[in-house]
Amino acid sequence: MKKALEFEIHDRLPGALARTGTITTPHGIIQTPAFIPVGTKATLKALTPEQLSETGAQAVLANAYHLYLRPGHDIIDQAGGLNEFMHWDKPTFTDSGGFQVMSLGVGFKKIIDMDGKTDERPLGKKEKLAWIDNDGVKFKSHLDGSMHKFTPELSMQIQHGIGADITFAFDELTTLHHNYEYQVESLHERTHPWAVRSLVEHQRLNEVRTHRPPQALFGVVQGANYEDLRRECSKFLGAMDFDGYGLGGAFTKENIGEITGWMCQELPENKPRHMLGISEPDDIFDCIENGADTFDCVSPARVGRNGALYTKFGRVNVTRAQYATDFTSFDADCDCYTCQNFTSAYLHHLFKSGELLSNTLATIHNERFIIRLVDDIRRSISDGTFYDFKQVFLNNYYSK
RNA sequence: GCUGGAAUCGUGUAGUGGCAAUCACGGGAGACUGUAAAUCUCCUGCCUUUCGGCUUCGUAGGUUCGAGUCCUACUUCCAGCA
Repeated sequence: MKKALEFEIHDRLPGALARTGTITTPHGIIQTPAFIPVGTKATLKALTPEQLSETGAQAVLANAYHLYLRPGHDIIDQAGGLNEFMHWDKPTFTDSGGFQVMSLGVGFKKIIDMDGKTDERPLGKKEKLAWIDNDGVKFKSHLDGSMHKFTPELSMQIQHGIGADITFAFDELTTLHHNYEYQVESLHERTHPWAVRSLVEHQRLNEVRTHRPPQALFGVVQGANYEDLRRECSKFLGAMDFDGYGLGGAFTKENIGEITGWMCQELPENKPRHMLGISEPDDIFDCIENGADTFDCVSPARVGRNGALYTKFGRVNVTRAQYATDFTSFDADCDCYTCQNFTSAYLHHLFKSGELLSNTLATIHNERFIIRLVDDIRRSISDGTFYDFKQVFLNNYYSK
């Protein structure tokens, strides 16, 4: 059978786990390290595929849970698959719906705990919508309240119906607020067995669905911030026939790089590793240095829609009153469409007026900013300037 | 000119005799990491670091233990009629 994915390593960072490489999929290649924007519902909110492509995006990641509920994976299948459906000709990923086990169930605010405090504030959600057992997860649809059950098998069937190049095993994303005993139970009774079941079903579907290009499956490593669990999970999944690995779950921000290292030391070197849901610049540097190849995150798009734009001196809210009469480019150094053609005062006005273009322009800038950052990191690994670049960038970014 | 109605925070409003300031908008600030998010949180009369203190319901009087609320006059605005 034709390979679903090939991964080639080019350059390495001496004394660290960072590497550059190329992921080859049926819909094209991804130069790694790379940032993959998230288009949950088969669209990156506020952007056309052409606009997204102009930001330098090499791929896009959609979500099985959302597309299962609406429009339904069968409809995307009928449409010819995700690429055809959303008019995107580059590589695609789908998340398994595992994130929703957490976000609809526990719903704690912080997947990454900034300071280790046990802040158990729910995310403004009144009602628990997901219940876990060892077979799968029952969901109450956030759209209409109807009950659904996700299993590893169904998640793979959905992801094959959607037809992304790279899919993820169905996992349980625990939070840092779960205790060690729960983390062990989650790993042994759910994430590990679910990985096995996901892989079996995935391989079956790849053989049955010969009319479509073969899809790749990444196992997802969990274990929160426990070294023994991270290493154990990495070894367990690393021994299996996955095409790559998702680095998932909860991290303590201060040692996210160290945790990434625990996993990447155990995972097979010749397979790509995707860091799930991370895009803060310091986290990206730490994770790449410790072996992560690709990233996805909603943050650039979401914070952009909410008026926060990235600059090399940190994230700032363009809704601030000071920008009302700032007739300069928001970031003169930025090569994005927004910064090349509009002033801060105009962006400020669009947000204050609630104009839809605010979302588009802010999203373009933020996606471009993070994509360019990771592209620059990739070049810095190749030409040996990684540590200099990291120091200069982070000193500026966190100087305020 | 006559008749009726109205006047409360920057704006529109709630408050019909018992500690004025509800809600919305506007304004200010912040948050956002595998998207229940074009969302959410806080502040928004004055003074005070805090605790707390003080001021205000168009103007001037009156009734009342007590008035944004009832009465009188005035001012302004709105509607209708001339």
